[in-house]
Amino acid sequence: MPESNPTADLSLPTDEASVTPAFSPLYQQIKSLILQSLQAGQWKPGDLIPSEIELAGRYRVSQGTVRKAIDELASENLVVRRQGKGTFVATHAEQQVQYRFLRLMPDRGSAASEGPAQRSIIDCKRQRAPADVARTLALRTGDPVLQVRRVLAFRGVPTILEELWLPGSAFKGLTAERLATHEGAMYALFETEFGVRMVRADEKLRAVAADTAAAEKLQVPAGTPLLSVERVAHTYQDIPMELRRGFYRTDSHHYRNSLG
Amino acid sequence: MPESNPTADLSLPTDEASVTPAFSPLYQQIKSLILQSLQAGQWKPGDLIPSEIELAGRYRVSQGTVRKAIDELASENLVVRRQGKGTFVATHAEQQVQYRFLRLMPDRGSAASEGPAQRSIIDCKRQRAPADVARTLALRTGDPVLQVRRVLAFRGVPTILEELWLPGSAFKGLTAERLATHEGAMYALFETEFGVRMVRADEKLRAVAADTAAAEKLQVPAGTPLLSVERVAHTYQDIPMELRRGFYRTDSHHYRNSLG
DNA sequence: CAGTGGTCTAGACCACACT
DNA sequence: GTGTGGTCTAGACCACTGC
Repeated sequence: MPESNPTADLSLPTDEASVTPAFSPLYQQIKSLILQSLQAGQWKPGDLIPSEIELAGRYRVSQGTVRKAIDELASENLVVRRQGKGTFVATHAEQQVQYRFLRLMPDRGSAASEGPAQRSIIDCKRQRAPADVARTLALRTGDPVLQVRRVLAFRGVPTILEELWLPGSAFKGLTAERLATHEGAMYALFETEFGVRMVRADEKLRAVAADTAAAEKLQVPAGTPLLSVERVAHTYQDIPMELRRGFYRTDSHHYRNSLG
Repeated sequence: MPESNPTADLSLPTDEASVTPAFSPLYQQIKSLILQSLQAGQWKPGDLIPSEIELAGRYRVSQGTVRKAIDELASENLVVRRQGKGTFVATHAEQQVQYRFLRLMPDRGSAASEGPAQRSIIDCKRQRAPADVARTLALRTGDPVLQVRRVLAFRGVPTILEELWLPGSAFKGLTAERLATHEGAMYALFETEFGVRMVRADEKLRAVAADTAAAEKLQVPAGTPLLSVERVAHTYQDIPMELRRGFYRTDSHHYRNSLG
């Protein structure tokens, strides 16, 4: 929009009494528009989105402005650029990002060399949300939620015991059967079957002692130190969609983190 | 270099037999040049670096190319942009990034509300590097290293016990005295006194049981689960300059991580 | 006011993928 | 070749800082 006011906000009119000017650069507005299309499911994970030139024409801005908007989306891992091909909606269903949110690595060798995890579902139940779960998932206590418990093993050694809580409304029809028959990562299933794409997650880590139940599932003595990982995963708009509480054995694995 | 070949590499001539074309875009070359000035200490932490226009003239490229180079440096936290003022070399000596690499948070309240940590040095000795330390610091076994051990307490509760290993050559004259008298974060001291700026760090986390020595220092029963954090911090060029092994109490704190 | 980084545009050419 | 993203340029104007 070269002729019109380039700082015009495409969103709601600014409240005069507001202390924040609510100004946002054009490329941020374009980014929001693209984000809305992603949220609305207009372009699904794995899809090719329109080219930069196409979007520039559609939004009546220059290609450079669209580029900057897409640059940010790419840096947030929401889209993936491929030179010569186009820009694609990011997905968990790709081999190289199979366990994008799992930071546990074998002490020796790579995650790849270890091969895929053996998954076994303990149970998958519909429940009413306890107060703490409801709070972190932005639900009300007693709302329907899905609880999944499972164990992941590497090279036959049970290593991760985890419990997932999902909002019942978004995951109707999710059963232990479907989880068991599905090949590949859970987040890929959420995408293809329920249209829920996890975009960002926050984790809280602690060291705890294994209680008897956990010790049995992980085949370690009770009291063994375990890494407790509480994860809240969010979809677009930072809406919390999963609470995951895990216990990791760290006798032959470690949690890897990189600080920039 | 608009008139010359814009893809010409400013670095060494390409080996004809090389399989990698060793092509790098102009802005990457500019980025390398700026990086070299940072490494050489030509611009020190906190310094204002030359303006984009100045650098563009110096390197004979457009401002946009310099901008893209600086954009990357800024996204890697090597440099900080301030509109209207200029671009500054990033530093650990700022209040808001006092503990940039410390991810331990109190369960309730914020790190700020808890106030500064109480630091107490256990000892600070010159040693010969054990094999494992030498390996991670890219030294030879037996090379001189500095070993520092200390405890950090929050609100009077000892919470972190850690042991640091530093290459002796880069930290001549570092004593328990200087550590004790220095206000503020250790990495700030490294910058101002030794010209060593930590840029990136990798951590490996595990849950372990407190041994008697650790238990005593942290005032917990032996066998208490502790979060073991092994950190390797790097300067420019990804040169490893510090090995830090910590044990964190996680009874009223947790390690926070964000997965994008 | 001048100088800085921040945004936006328009057009050129390059590298890559597919047909 | 055509179309895509990737790089580079040149110039305009905006927003912020400090004189």
